[in-house]
Amino acid sequence: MTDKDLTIQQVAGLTGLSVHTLRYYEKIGLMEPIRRAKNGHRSYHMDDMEWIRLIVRLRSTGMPIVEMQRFADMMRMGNAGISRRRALLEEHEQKLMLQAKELEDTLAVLRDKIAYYRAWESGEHSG
Amino acid sequence: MTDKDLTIQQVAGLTGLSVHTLRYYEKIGLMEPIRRAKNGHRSYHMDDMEWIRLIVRLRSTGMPIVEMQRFADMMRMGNAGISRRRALLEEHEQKLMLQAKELEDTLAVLRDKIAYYRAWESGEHSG
DNA sequence: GTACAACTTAGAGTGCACTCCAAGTCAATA
DNA sequence: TATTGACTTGGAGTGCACTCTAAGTTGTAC
Repeated sequence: MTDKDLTIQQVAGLTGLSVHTLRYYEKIGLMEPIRRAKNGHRSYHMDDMEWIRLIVRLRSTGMPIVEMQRFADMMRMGNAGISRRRALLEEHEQKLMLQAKELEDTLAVLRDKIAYYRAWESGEHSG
Repeated sequence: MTDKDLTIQQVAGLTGLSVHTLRYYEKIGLMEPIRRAKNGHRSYHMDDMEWIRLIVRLRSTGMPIVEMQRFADMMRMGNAGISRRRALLEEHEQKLMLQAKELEDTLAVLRDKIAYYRAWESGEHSG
C-alpha cells in the first residue's frame, strides 16, 4: 500500500532468495502469512524483511529448516518463547564456533598444499 | 596384508564416514580402487587414509562431490595436473574466506540477540 | 557342520531443500 | 479487445548426497 511495501520480486532481489523460495518458506510456516495487496499479490513490509534476513543468515550458516520452523513457532509464543529462543540460538552459536575452527584448519591445509604445488611448478619451470 | 592395513570398518571409525559412504566414494571414482585382501575385502593403506582425510575436509567445508571428482581426476594426471589442482584449491580457499566472514557476521548477530534475550529474561525475573 | 559376523555387489530408496509447472487472475498497454 | 507480464495456487519434479536392501561369500567359534 505505502511506498515502503515491496513486491516478491523486489524482496528476492534484496535477499538473494528466489521468488519460489520465498513462497515456499511462507507455505511451510517459516514466515507469517504475508499481507496481500488488493489484487492478491504479496506485499512485503520492513518487519518481514528483518525476519527474512535473519533466516537467510541462519540457513546459510547451516541451520536446517525444521530448526528454523521451531524458532518461528517460538516467535509466535511471544514472550513465553524467549528463553527457548535464546537456547536455540546459543546452540547454533556453539555449532558455528566449531564450524569456524574447522574452516580455519582447512584453510591452513589448503594453503599448505597450494604453496607446495606452487613450489613444484616453479621447480618444473627452471628444471 | 601387513599390520598397518585397515578394514573398511576401521577406516569408518577413523574418518567419521560410514562404510556405505566409503564404498560409495570409491564407486563414483572419488578414490582409486582400494586393494583387496585374498578374501575380497577392502584393505586400506596409509596413503588411502591421507586422501580420505583430505576429501572429508573438502566435503565438510562445502565442496560439492563433482568438484572433488575433478580434483581426483587431476591427481590421476600426475604432474601434468598440478597447476589445475592448485587453481581448484585456490578457488576453494576464496570460498572459505567468504564463508569465514559470513560466519563471523552471523556469530555477531547471534550474540547480539542472545544478549538481548538474556536482558529481557532478567528484567522479567525482577519485574 | 553350522551358526555368526564381517564383508562383497548392484541397484533401489530416502531426506532435504528447493525448483518448476499448469492453470488461472489482474492491470496496463497497443 | 487482445496481448503482455507479474503475480496467484496446489502439487509435481529435481538434484544432491547419501543410505539402505537383498543376496551371496568368507573366515572364525562352538
